Amino acid sequence: MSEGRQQQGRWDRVYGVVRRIPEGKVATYGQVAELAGLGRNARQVGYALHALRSDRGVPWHRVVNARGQINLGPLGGADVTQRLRLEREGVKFNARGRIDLKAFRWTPDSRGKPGSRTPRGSRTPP
DNA sequence: AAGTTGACGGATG
DNA sequence: TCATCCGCCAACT
Repeated sequence: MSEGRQQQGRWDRVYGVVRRIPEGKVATYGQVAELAGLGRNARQVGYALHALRSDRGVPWHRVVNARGQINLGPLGGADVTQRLRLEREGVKFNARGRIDLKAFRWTPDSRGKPGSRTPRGSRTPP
């Protein structure tokens, strides 16, 4: 398998990563972008999810911004749907509507261990 | 074909 | 904590 590019768009890769997010966990756009191989282009991730327009089996509701907050506009009530789904999966929201990423941030490394998370500021060395 | 946009991240003020 | 600016890159018009 050499060429893995689907003409559907590179976003399909994003969907694949989002699909890996387990229940009760959330991932940030930047995280998904990195896992999808988009680098730090988190914008494309958000745009990709928006392009979904429907679930398509992709738990887009498990993707939140780096602040652990939902960014969707109140229109359409998509943001409410997202929060409802997350709460249903066990994700707790702060009084301000924020998620404690410290406890709910998903790590593909199966690091579901509280207290141990990747320290921020450490970029990928060349 | 070219320009604009955008479910963002991160740094700075 | 919040507000504002810049940057990245593909999709969209």
